[in-house]
Amino acid sequence: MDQQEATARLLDAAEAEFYEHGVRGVGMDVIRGRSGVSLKRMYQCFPSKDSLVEAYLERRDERWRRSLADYVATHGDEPLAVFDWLRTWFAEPGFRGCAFVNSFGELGADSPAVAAAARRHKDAVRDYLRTLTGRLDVPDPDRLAEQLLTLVEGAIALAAIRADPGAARTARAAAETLLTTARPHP
Amino acid sequence: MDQQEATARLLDAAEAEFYEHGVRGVGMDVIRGRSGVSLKRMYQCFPSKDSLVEAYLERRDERWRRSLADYVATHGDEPLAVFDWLRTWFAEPGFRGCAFVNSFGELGADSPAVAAAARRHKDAVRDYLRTLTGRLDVPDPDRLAEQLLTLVEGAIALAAIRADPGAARTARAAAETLLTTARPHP
DNA sequence: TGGCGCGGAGAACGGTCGTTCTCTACGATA
DNA sequence: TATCGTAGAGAACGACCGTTCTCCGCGCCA
Repeated sequence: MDQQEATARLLDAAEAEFYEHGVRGVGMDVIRGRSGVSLKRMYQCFPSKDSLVEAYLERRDERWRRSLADYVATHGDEPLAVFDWLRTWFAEPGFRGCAFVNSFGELGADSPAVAAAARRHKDAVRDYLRTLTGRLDVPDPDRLAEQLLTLVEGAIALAAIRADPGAARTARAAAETLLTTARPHP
Repeated sequence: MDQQEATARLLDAAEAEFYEHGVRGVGMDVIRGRSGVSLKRMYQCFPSKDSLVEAYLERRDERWRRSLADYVATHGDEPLAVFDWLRTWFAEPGFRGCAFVNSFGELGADSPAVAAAARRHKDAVRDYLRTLTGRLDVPDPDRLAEQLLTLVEGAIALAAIRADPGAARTARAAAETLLTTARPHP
């Protein structure tokens, strides 16, 4: 196993464990065991738990947004598809809400790096939604993107706590209202 | 100091510390120090950290919802006042998002009690919003309450991560659209 | 073949956690 | 006043944490 594969296995293990049990709820030993990477190698790839956490969040951000964008691109490339993708995500086994919201709640006050990662992620999602609303015939796509982002965040939190993917449907219906209302009335 | 005051001081300390640093980020010793209650007495009031966490969440739920309801009752008793209250909350120093979302993210997978507390809280908020939408002339107050709840949750998460109370304004504007659209058009 | 460097297994270290135990001082009662 | 129950201060305990160190065995070059 070379350095590159070790890094990948560590990140896979870290993502699974941190997302399920929270960062402070998982010891480095668990990640070592799940990844099959030796302790020495693990600390060669990531010199501290903090650095592993940051790498976990960064990779998760990229993958999450790519998954969303890929789905939306193949489903009409319009804002409502975002909420259809959300529903499929909510229905996945092990869904536990937004990794960034969870990490921020757990560590945000004590870890500026985690707080910054969460903020970057949300800004990136907002920017993505902005590209979608920008293609619409609406007078204020920025404002609409922010409103859609609010619905997305709310749906994620509620779906997690209630273990109910139906939150996506509620948010989608609200988004539909916002979208039709945003279009200039003739 | 009698048992009752000790309990209150412990809950005050627990709420401040757990909310700021997360449950796992705060040791019992910190709560003992902040509350000024002796270790023995602390374990008389709460036989374990878990029981203290549950009591913390329960008291926070009651106070949070009472604070919201009181504000709304004195500001027209209509749904949009909810978002005005949110803005004042977001602007408070030390605001760190929803205590229940944070606790759920940190412990939900490992603590059924915390998961249940979070669910009860969200359901209670939904029920409260339902009383507000029930007084409106709308065909589906349940649906509207769920949509407003989604906006509330989204606003809380975004305001926390971005440290920006303006999330309340965005959510309020979206709520306004949903409210006017929900009214039957003549 | 013989030395050598590298990687893996896991012991070890210092620290912290939740919880319990010990010891001491005090205040009420007979 | 002598005794007893109680409460406080904090030591102690066992477990676990993140991280480092030790040791051993295996593959490579002379």
